[in-house]
Amino acid sequence: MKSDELYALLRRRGVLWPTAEIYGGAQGLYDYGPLGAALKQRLERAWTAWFVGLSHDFYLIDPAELLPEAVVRASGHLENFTDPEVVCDQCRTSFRADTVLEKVRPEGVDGLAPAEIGALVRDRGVTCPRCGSTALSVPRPFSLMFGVDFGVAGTERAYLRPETAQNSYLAFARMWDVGRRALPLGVAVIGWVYRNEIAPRQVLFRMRAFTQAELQIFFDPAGFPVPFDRVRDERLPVLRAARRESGAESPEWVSAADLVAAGDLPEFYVFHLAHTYRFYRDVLGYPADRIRLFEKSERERAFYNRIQFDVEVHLESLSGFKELGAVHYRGDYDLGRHGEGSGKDLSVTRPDGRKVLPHVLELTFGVDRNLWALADTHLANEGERTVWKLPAYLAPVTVGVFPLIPKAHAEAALRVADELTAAGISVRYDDAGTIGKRYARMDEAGTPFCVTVDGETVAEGPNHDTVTLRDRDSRQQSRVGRAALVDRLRSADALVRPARL
RNA sequence: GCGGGCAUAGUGUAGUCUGGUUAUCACAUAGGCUUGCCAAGCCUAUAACCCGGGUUCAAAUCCCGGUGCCCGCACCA
Repeated sequence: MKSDELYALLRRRGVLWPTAEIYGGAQGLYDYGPLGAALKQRLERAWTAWFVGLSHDFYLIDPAELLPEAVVRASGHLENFTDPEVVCDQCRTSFRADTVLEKVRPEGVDGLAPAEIGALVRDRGVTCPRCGSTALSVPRPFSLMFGVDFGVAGTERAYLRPETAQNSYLAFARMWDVGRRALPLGVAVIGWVYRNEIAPRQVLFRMRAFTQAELQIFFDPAGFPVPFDRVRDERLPVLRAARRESGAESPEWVSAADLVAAGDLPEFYVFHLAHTYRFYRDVLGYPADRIRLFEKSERERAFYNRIQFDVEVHLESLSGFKELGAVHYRGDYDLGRHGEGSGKDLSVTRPDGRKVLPHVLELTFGVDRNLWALADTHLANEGERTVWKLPAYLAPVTVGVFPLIPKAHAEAALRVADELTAAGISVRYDDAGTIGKRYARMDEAGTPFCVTVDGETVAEGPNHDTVTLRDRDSRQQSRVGRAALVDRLRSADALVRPARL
């Protein structure tokens, strides 16, 4: 489906829509409706089970979204996550450096250091575009972070977090004790992050407010033991940086064992890469031939990342492979920076007496992007029918309950709906229109099962208290006793969980 | 941020060039009749010219500004 068509369907069904839509929307901001909110919650639940569930020493925390300025200074965001900005001291208006300089330097300021831009502003007699003054400041970085006044005096600054990872690093010292001094130690955060993107695009793919799920695993650089046998023979669709240089775009299938044998990727990294790949293929159900593990070259990745593979999935709506998550080996950069910034030594003492600054393996997951990708890859037009073939444990609604003839069966059907709801199952009752339309609505919303109450349910006889249970993908119906429904639906709702490390 | 394109009911659209009736049609939605296990039929109803300004006797239509979306470039720590 094309992007426009998919977005229209998602809006119509109440999955998501632009924030402040009645005011014309706000660039890069979207709200989730009932189906979207439920799907997002269940996606997060599946992610948590798969990644945080990997070890008894992995924990999910829920930290604040505002970070004090000192944090983003230490992390490097204040300095690097920026565009250059020039302020006029006369009229206090700020401008982008390339705007002020466009007369003397029409080619723009990309690649120039702030000091070089400052020299241009000073030496070429550049004036303020608004008031004509020459009292222009040296260029300061314009933050792509949202800064806010903090405290009543208004003199302190805080920032909406641009990534959740920083919260995990900040929590490390506390979690070291809470987690009873175990390494590897995992600290996961799921939550909103905020970036003042220059050009939000492609709906859920570049937003100004979005949700990340990130697991930071702190480990002893002297050794990160993993049960490598579990993934040894898993063949992974990798696109290595070296191969890409010779023009390759499609992945080659390489076993985890062979990846390690190549020499430059440690076992612990490949293990987690394989575990991540299995999540996309087996839990989220992306077709294996649409997934690729895209290695970023030294030039492409952030300087502190020692190894980086992006998980990409080919999306028809955006006509290409799109990054949905990544596995970063960040070394000791983060704890080192926050150790310096805070003045607290974040190194820890191991049982054998060694003092080590833990390294970080970061597993990131773009919740919104995956929600879109699940719509792109699992939503199919089959003739007249549109079916969202979500795995049952991700579907926003697990079961639709209908009376075959509303006038005759509504009471009994409502009773079934209430029973299932009370059992903790996500239920949607519908008695509007023909039975075919009700099935169709549920198909489009991804609901895996429909229960219909009919004459046999309410009449005395062999089928008393039985209902029809209809399967979304096959459209097959079977007669099921009312009492057995809860178990049937609960088992479909069960999550795929990994073996512990 | 730059360049190009687009904007009419919930969705898809006709009308815009060449200003002039009550803004077209389909689907969807709601109610009714009928039917009773896969989007059937009939009747009825709700529902739109992105926002602001200008030109004109008259603007969905022409002009200006804004906003949003799409495509490329740049950006994506």
